[in-house]
Amino acid sequence: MAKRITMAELARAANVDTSTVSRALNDSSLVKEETKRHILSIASDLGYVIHASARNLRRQSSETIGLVIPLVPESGQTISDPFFLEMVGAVAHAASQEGYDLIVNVPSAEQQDGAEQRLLQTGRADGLIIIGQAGRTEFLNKLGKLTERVVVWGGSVPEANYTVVGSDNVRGGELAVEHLLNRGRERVLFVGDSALPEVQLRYEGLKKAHRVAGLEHDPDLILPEGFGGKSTFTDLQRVLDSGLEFDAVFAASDVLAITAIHSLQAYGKHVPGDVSVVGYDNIGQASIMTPALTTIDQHIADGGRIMVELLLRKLTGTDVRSRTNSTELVVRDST
Amino acid sequence: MAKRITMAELARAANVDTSTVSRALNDSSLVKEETKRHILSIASDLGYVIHASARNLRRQSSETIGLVIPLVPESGQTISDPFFLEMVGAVAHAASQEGYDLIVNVPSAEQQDGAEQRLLQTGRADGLIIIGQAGRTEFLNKLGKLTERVVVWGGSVPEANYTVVGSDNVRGGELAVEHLLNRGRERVLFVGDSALPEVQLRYEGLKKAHRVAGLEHDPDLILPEGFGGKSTFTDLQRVLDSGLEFDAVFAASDVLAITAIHSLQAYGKHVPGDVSVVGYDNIGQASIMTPALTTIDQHIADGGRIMVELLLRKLTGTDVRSRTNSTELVVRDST
DNA sequence: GACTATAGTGCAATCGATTGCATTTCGCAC
DNA sequence: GTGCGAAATGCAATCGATTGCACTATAGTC
Repeated sequence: MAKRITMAELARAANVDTSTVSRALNDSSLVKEETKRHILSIASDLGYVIHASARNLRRQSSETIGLVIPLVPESGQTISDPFFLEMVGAVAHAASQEGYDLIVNVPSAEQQDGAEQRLLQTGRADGLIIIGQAGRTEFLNKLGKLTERVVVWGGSVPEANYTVVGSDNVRGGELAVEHLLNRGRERVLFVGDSALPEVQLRYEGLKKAHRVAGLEHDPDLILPEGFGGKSTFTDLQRVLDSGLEFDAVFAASDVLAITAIHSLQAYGKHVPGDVSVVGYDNIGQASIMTPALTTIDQHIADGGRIMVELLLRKLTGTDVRSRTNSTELVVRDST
Repeated sequence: MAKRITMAELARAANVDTSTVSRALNDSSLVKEETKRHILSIASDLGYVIHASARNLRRQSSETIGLVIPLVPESGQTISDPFFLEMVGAVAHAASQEGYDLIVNVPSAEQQDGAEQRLLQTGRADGLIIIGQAGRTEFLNKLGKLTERVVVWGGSVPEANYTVVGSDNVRGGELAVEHLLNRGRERVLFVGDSALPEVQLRYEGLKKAHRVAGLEHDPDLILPEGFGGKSTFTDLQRVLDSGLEFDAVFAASDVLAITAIHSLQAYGKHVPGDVSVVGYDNIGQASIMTPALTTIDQHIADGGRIMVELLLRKLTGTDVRSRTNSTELVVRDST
């Protein structure tokens, strides 16, 4: 890159002091308009670009948001899960709209709890967005006590003392299952790992929908699967082999739902003829598959934008409350 | 976050000079082992974390890789295209393995060419990985002339003077179409926008496969679609309405292929009975849909890792050549 | 014309860590 | 006990930008 021009050189070229240059570049009212124009024009001639580290050091800020995606390998999650990736995309987009850079961190298991602190304390990021609270509620609470500069995506746990953004998981689950029951389905197989708070809440929704309909959910109808592990396919085959009866599937994520459909079809079951399937997330692929997937839209793009907005507001010191986004049932061909 | 401890405070607590602390933290051989241990223990007691900007300023480096994803909105690309997202995931993973941070930038159209320079010149990133060269070959050449610290993902254009990593697009296209022809298919509809270099090369592969088989590809059998825009569905319906005959589809991306299958099925065509479909990318969803998608695997995860490796090698001044990854035909149920 | 606000600029300290060079400490030989 | 080289440590300059304060023009007032 050509060679970096320093502010001192620019100042010399413009025949002023660096302090004036600095003020001019920051559009301070202390500098005469004419001087400003002069400096700006020379700056662009010389291709001057400010040195981020220097400014950040002095300003004690970084204009950067840290995005942390702590995976839970045991649950079969990988960074390539479309849900996470769409979330990354959404946050990246929103951050760049706001003029912030985004630093993405996918801590490995052993780093886990250290990664967040590192990003903040090293001054690399002004604030943090953490995707998912899987099994770390306690840590997140501790973190929440230490700093205000964090927003977490996930299910709203009552004891959380940090800012959470997430979809209304209970309502989402209820919508999904209500829909299934309305279609005359009676035995709904729940696919998902209740160890994850979000999933737990979605299951609550399932039970609620049953209660409202005057039914009770058979606890045998639970297949505890992570977030789309490859084992899901075979596990479901096993369930089918076992002869367990069910006429609907409510999966805690679209990836799980897609895998389930695949598995059902491979077994000769027709979707939605024999079994209706509802997913959760509304990832991009849900609409372009066959059968198109009925699912709960949790508005990922909005979620990303909202997290960025809330975080920036927190950074200015504003008090901010957790937020639950509404969910929406999207009916397609799988039910 | 508690409060940031500065190195000077740590030095005072340990009863040494900051220079000794600095050397101790960097494990310099100049410091006595005992002193090192002493300092490290106090550092961890106090929760000392180095201030990144300060170090970067002094060291003139940032231990950060910039990932730029310039979208081409006209082609219907969005950040949520699974291919990009999987690439982000792969690069994020590889970078963090190497101890580098990753700063993700999705420049909007008007920023475009400026974004790269900004990341490098501001010192935010030590090097850049750019995904896709769509329509910017000229700019990339200019950039390549200015700096060595860039690696681009895309098709290898002969006139490129920058380091490119990508799959062997011609060979990939050839493999895909050879497979179709081997299965007795004769009229292959190509879906993809040849304005993009990668797509152009994949089409070359298609023609090559025809040539080898002693055939010629009917130029009417081209449906120029971007990277999975929603219009693809309806455009394909229109083609079907028009009565144009074809018994196979080779799509330039999996998303296009998935959409095509969806569209065909909606039209009452059976895949692969009436029409065989081959995609390109082998994104995660390809294997868990019905019918599972036959596609060209371009090993996204490897690609990401290789780009990071090459970039880091370039940063150390090593000379590095462009790299073409092998592609592989993955046969599934759609053919 | 002297005098005081006020608008513009410059000076110099500062942010926190690194590093070349100077200095101290220590072990060992004589 | 003195001397000497090597091993440890400290001193102070430095990276590039920002900012409180001091200073100098300039305008306006009497």
